[in-house]
Amino acid sequence: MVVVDGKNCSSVDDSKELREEDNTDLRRGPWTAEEDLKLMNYIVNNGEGRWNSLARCAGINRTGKSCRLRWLNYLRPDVRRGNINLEEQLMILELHSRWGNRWSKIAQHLPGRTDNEIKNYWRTRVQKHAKQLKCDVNSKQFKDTMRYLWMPRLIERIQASSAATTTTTNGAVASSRTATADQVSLPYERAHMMMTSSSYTPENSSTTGTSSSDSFGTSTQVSSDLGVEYNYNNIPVNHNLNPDYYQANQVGNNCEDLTVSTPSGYYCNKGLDFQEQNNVNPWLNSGDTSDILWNVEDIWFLQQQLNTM
DNA sequence: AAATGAGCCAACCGCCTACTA
DNA sequence: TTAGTAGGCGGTTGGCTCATT
Repeated sequence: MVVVDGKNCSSVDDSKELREEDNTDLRRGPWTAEEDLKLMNYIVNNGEGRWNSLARCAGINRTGKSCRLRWLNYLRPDVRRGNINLEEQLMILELHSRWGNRWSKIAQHLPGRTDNEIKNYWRTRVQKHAKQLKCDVNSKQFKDTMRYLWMPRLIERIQASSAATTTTTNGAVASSRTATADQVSLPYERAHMMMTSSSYTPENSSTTGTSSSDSFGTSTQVSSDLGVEYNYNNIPVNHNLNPDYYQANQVGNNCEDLTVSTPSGYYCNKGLDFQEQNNVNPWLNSGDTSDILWNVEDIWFLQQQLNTM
């Protein structure tokens, strides 16, 4: 038995008496630097798990749940915070269209990102756009907008930034964040085509503005799977991904494993491996880019389109 | 300069499942 | 087999920061 801060630290499970005693006057709210330090030191020396006894043994006057959350969402060394980049945005949109609010599952495919952060991103950014478009975030219209406009735009911008990086790397031309039209905004003609032309076939977007289907899954030319074909205007087509790829490759929340198991091949094929985006490409990592996906005119245009659906 | 509102995010809550004695 | 507990997950909230009035 170990005694820390005057409390029993049995290596076996807690006694009920001890738990009840410790549940009094437990701290809540923001963590202090001292608490963080205690938690980190304890986990470094003893490993994680058994959170209730961990909290007691580490001399932290909080619930085990609170300690676990603090570690997973904040203190863990491989956790990445802030600046969700373009690839990550695309991944979140794609995986959410596939799995819905399965934040933990989605987070497994975003190295270093926590379910909490992804959930917050979705609620604050994505739902904000839905609000701007005056439609429900779960509505078919908004999902269509994400799939056929937002995600292709993300892919365009990823490609554009990749090309800019390549150019810079070659030393020929200095890249600029405002260098290309694609980086600035999606041309209206293209956006309009997406929503109205025959190449934007899916059942839901005829030029008459009627919607004839209630399922993305039945889409014949554009689907939501990661093996998706965005078959318009040079959006890359990838035939290689097995729809079951993700299930087959799910792993735990280990950064190294995630780097391997995420569909990085999908991006690697375009020179956009996660390793690169994390460390090399300043464009991809520079600031929050989500808000510039939409400008006022985009919102206006999309509202017009949605009104005709 | 102060008041107000919106956005963001860390942390909590409650439910569910898996595990263990 | 069952009751108790820990851990995991998604939903929600509270407080901080910053912009606007």
